[in-house]
Amino acid sequence: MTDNTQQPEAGLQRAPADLPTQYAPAEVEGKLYERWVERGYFEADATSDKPPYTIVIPPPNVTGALHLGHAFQHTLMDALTRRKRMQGYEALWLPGMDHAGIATQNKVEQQLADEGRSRHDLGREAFVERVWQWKDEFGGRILGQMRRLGDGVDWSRERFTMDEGLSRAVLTIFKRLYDDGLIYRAERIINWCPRCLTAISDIEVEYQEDAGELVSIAYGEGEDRLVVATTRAETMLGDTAVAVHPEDERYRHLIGSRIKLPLTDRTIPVVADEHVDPEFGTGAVKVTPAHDPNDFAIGRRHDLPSLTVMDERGVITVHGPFEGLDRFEARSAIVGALREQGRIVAEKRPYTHSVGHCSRCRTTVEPRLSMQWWVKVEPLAKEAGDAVRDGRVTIHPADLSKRYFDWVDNMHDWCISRQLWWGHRIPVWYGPDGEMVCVGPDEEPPSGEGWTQESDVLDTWFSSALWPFSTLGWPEQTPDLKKFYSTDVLLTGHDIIFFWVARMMMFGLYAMDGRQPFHTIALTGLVRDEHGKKMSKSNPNSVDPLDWMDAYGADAVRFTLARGANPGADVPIGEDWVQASRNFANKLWNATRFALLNGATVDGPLPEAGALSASDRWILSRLNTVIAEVDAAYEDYQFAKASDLLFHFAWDEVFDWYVELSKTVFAAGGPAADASRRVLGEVLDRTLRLLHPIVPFVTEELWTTLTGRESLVVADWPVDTGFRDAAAEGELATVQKVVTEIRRFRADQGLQPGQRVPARLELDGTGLADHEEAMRSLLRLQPAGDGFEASATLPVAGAVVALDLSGAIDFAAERKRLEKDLAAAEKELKQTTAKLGNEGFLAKAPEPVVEKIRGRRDAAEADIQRITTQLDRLPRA
RNA sequence: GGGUGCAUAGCUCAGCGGUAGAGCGCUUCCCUUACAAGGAAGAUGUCACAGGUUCGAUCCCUGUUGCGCCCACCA
Repeated sequence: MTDNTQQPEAGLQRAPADLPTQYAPAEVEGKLYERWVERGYFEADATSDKPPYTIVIPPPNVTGALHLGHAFQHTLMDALTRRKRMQGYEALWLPGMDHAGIATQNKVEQQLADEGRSRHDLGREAFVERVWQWKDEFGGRILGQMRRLGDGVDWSRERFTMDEGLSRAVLTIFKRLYDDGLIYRAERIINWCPRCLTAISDIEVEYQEDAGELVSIAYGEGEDRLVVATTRAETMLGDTAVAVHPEDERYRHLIGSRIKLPLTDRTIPVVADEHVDPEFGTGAVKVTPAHDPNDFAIGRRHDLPSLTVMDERGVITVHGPFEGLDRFEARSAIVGALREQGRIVAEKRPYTHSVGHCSRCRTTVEPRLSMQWWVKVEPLAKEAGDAVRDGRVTIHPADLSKRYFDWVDNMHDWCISRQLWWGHRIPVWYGPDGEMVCVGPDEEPPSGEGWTQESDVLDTWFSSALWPFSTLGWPEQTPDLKKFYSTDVLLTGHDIIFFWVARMMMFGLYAMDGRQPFHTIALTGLVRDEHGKKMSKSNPNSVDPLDWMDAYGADAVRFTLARGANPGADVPIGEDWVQASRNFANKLWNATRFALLNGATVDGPLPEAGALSASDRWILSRLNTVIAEVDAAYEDYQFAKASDLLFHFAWDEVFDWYVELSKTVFAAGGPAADASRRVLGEVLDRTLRLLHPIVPFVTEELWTTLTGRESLVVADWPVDTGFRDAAAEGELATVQKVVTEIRRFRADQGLQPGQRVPARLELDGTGLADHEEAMRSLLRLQPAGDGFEASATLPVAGAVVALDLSGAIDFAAERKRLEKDLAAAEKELKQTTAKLGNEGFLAKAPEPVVEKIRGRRDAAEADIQRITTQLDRLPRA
């Protein structure tokens, strides 16, 4: 539905007097959102003839609450879809949530722990059941908060990564990848979280500089003695070699020999490996293939055994004095024991180095040799890179594409198995004789004795990677999939390019036969506090957007976020800024109130240009310019620019000038007033439409009241009619200049703003005659009566304003100010004249620039003339 | 270690080869019949530093300094 078919509804329009002088968001937001949903405005129609416009929401964790980062991205996605809907697209913004494997399992395990139980007490099936219960009871709090924010999502299409359809998509693609040889099982060093008790992928590891201790330990005896350095002494129990660089003269004689490993009864070989940097430390490296990825690689090259010395909780399992100690306890115990033996050759020294932590629980990650499932990414990543390289997918802002390429071009295989219970269980069955069968979605698992299913589940991001098409019904060829895939924009933070964006690209291109999951990747920055500090859940500076929405309204939060949304850049936000946005909403409110009180009209055609005053033509000309500029900003994802343009157009031009000028016109009445009423209605109507995608609530409330129509959500987006009137724009600029100049004079003279002053305006030849009444009103100038005696005469922009100030003013101050202005004007004249005398400039500068400089020179000349006249007329003190 | 970005008004940030901008904050005056969540007027910047290119540089190039971010298997 568009507003062409929208008729004023009886009873919807309120009497203007009903509008209070302040906007109360709480009273309208909830009501309006309910109405939008009830009327189905956000429900997309797969059978419509309109062109589709699709955005799938980055699914928030089912455990999550709305934080400012969500609020930010949701505001932008909402603005995009709302605008496209108004432009006549079949706009779909598809919502949903992610099952968030580790996070959710942790929540429920915590719950069980409070009851003194563990998941093992329940068993797998009951535990998973319990997680579903948890989801029903506590999950999805964020969905309500999204309504609060005004997210225009299609709730009828809400999805969950663990729901039936999406699970089927997961099984389908797993099977296909498996059959194509792109999923395999292998034993490797992985990142293990000893608290979550699962493998995690490389990007789920967050590195931070930790203070550690680098100890140097003497291995071997006598001639064979050799010193290695380590920060993880406990891993020496699993050493199966010492490696040195093959060219290193210091150790050449030892290569191939075996040396005694302290604290054990084992001897280990000395091997030569190019990987060792002879410059670093002692040039000799202990090799623990089971507990370090580098060492694992060295072990491979030299056929070394791997000795696992810890269990999954990081507890030492090697028989002997250290057995049963936690890895950190074992570290100090072992260093102590070595010291007693005199094997610590360099005392411990502080050493900060980069240590990996589990992104979910901050526990120090333990590299661990283990059997896991992997996606072979090479062919998939190649496609994902090419799709951007060949322009099928565009990244905004473009400079972030380098980061994308760096990743996809150097991607390691993806570890997709997790030792959890909550998630998509890997559909592979093991037979009694070591057989391995991958079971597709429509297949029965093998029956018979001894067949068991793989117990691991898939990484949460595996199902997230399918989101742009699994949510539309894939693998079925549904009408939704046909209509809405590929999606148009993926808008998300640049921090999950690797986690999510690249993987959606890989799986989307693979599953949809080369059709990209989205045309555009719009990357946003992160929300920060008012001083640019990162906001995160763990930081005390973190703000709950709900609090701000309660205090200032959802629109205020949205507008603030949109105004901060420079492409790819981080967004600082502080409460002051939300207040400023709230003030803007209130300003809109009162401007509309003014329009209603003065009978602004929105129906019927605009009067012909000939029937319009200069200010009418000026504001319409500006309106159309702004429409074009806002469109351009949107097309380039420049939300800050679009918001800022509208903010300043509405406030600085429409409200501060057009509305003020119109007061005089309305007071005079007649056809001119009727025309202005229509223009004011038009400008307000269009401005509210333009603002609606960003601040949907207040604009809806005002627009429906102003127009009596059903809803702005389904109204038409304004189109630039092409109307421009440079002459009117120039004329109004002059009016503003004169008014501002005289106001300045008044202020300088200490006149009260409301004080009426007798004045005579000489406007002959200025073209401003039509504006005399308006200027008098804006300047509080009374007509010059009998006995008028001009004590100040100010020529401004060709006009002359003579004021009778009864001699009660400080002309010395005015003289001083004018002399300052004169000096500035003379300097300007000198500069511009010099420039215009410069042959190089005249020869090389483009004509418009030269023209501009000439204009400046002429203006300076005129200013000098004016100021001189003004000075001459100024009475001597 | 490798990339990459930033340094502009008190704060947070736009701008980007041709007279320095916004919001907030600040100063003064004003409850002027839409709005004090408001109005009017005003102050505030060697656009980090040093060179270079150009008729002209906050903007382009080089270097320096200081921050930030991303990636990386430095024992």
